[in-house]
Amino acid sequence: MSVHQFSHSLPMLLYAALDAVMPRFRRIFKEFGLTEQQWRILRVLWEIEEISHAELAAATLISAPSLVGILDRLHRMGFIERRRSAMDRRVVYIATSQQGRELRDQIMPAVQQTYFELRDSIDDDVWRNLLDGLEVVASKKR
Amino acid sequence: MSVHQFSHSLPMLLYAALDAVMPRFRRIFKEFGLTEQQWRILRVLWEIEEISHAELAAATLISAPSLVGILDRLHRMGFIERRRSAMDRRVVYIATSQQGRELRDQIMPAVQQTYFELRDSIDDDVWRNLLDGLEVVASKKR
DNA sequence: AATAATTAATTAAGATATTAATTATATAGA
DNA sequence: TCTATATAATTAATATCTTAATTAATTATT
Repeated sequence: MSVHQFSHSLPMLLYAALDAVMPRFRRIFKEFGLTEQQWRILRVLWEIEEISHAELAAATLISAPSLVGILDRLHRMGFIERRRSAMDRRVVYIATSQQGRELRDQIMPAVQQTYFELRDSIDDDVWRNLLDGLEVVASKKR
Repeated sequence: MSVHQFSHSLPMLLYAALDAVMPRFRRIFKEFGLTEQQWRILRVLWEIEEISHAELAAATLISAPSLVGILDRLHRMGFIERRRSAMDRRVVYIATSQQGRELRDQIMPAVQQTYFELRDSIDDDVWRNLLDGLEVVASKKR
């Protein structure tokens, strides 16, 4: 059993990996006036027509309480629309606006290119094993 | 080239992995009145005698600006000591206090047990490949 | 020595995270 | 129907993150 340093623990390595890769993406988000969390939400809305807070929280890994404020700001910016469900009046559905869809065409190419460059800089086997391992860990959620 | 969903992108899988494992640790930290970041700092101070803000930021992956407030609170709680360097008066050294060292003996067993349980629930090869991959990604920092 | 860069820590401003509590609505069961 | 329970979103309080700017001290240059 390997006795390792704190810096080589799973949590710290996860943070270190994020710390290494996210700044290059945040630079792009910032060019378009978005925060990382705002982008995560739009990224999901571009794939799914309409989605409740609870589903959006699960898809973005942003907690429901955090979601409220972020959605407020996205709404003020004109990127999303809100609609209360008629079936269940506790539920609020979120969807992207026309302006939000236009933003997608502007920002996606830069993000995809940066992602590809990152992917390309890592050995295929390493990449596949890494993602497989992350899925295993993610599945330990309880 | 695998075209995958947003939820299977490297960043989201990193967040998902943290989301899966950190709550069980935070529950322990909370029992002892600590936040995750406060724990990270103490965890480092228990290994290193005395350390500057800059070094502590690097070791904990907590930005220097964030560090200031967290150290304020840890100091108010009596867990750390601060000392300004005589060699270079811009530098502030941080060290754990007696009370901080006593906390270590209380909290470490529970944290280590939880870590071992997690480690033990994952296949050896998967674990090794995952950590190797994370190191590769972390090394991409620029 | 005097001035110009650098560096370490800190402050500032706005956004987000975490946990607990609250509000409004819906549903199950007596 | 009435009540107890459960659920979805929201609010509240405190802590932290991110980026930029500032302050104080050091180092490099002329």
